[in-house]
Amino acid sequence: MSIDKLDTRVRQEQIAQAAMNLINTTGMKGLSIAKVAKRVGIVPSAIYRHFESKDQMIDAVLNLIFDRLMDNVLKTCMATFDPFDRLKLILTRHIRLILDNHAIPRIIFSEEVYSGNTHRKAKLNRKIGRYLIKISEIIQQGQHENHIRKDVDPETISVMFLGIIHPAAILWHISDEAFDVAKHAEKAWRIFKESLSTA
Amino acid sequence: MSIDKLDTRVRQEQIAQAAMNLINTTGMKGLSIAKVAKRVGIVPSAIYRHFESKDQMIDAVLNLIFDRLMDNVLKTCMATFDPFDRLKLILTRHIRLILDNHAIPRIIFSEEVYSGNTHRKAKLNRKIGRYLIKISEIIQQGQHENHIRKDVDPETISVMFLGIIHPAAILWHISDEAFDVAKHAEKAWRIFKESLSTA
DNA sequence: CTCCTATGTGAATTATAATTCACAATATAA
DNA sequence: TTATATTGTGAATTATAATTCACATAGGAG
Repeated sequence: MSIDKLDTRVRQEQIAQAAMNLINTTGMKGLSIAKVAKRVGIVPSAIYRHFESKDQMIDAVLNLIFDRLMDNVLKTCMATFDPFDRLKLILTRHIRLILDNHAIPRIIFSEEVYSGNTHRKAKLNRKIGRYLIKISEIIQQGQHENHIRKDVDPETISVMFLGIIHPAAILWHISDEAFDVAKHAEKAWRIFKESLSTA
Repeated sequence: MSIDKLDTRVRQEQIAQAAMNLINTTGMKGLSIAKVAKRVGIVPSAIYRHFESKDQMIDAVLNLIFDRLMDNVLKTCMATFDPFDRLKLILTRHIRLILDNHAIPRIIFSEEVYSGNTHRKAKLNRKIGRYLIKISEIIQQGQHENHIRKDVDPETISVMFLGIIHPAAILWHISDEAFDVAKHAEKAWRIFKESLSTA
């Protein structure tokens, strides 16, 4: 069997994807260079041809995740225009994304990702901030168009929106997938929407 | 200086407390037997006189946390009786507890605590479940007394209640304490309460 | 007071993983 | 076709922390 030599761009993607999959199944704790390498089909030391360190590999995983999250938001905003439709669709898509990738909320919100790494923490903060701003904008738009009450703070709502998804994802994971995220999201959404609607 | 020899009960508490404080400042990643020992004023190997392993030490920290959380809930239920007053007070107390102990949400909800430890994961699941049930009960009582709408599912609400606290705590931490948790809780609470109140 | 047990000490020992390095094989540009 | 840079390999090397162990000492039971 001949040794495959692939472009570093390709490998970087393969590695980031493999790392994410590994985190999905074994968690951050189970993430080792050796296992990632095995999944990609190369030898551990070869990882270092494509990433300077394990840390930079993790950065790549974070980028992967945020790209998808933002993609969900942007695509949704292309597809629908009513603010409630948008939020609902984002919610649904996020749930699906998370069900396929257990790890996402745990990676993003788990301190092991950034503890002792000021730079990454700041980066993560910026990315989450950007995400929340997007959600806020949708809400502001809704207020502008008189679909959403004007006496609520868009930023607060955007964090509460996160509060529909994240705790549910955590419970789902910790309960060994017994907690029904989709059903919860459905019920919570109803209440959430109603509480924002203009009388 | 003479060597202090303390009862293992006392040491276990000291160690659990020291571990928790350490996690507050340096995160799970920074939690080492050596550092804990130093804080307690003993030598690393001495830890093993009081805990079989690092894992069991972490278990003790978890117990510490849940004891306090439950304590908040129970004390609140002793002090107030109106369901909204109860929830509001629990919210306030949790926020205060979390501000004093950054680590709490990150410990409870961080996979590093339970990944690869089925037993602890199950235990954590039970404890969180018990907590949510308590919150649910308060809501059911409110429904019974006609303060809270009856067309909402108490379990859903209890998870949404978590959704007020947890994302805020995470944002506070990741933003290097720039995010104003207390203010968010205040605003979110207003919306939350209103959405549950009987018309 | 004296023994005995519980606790503490410091120096190994282990375990796990990241990282480095010298060497090999492949692709590609000329 | 053939240099040359890039990518891959496998065997060290390092780093970090948990854990063990033989020995020391305080403090209560008798």
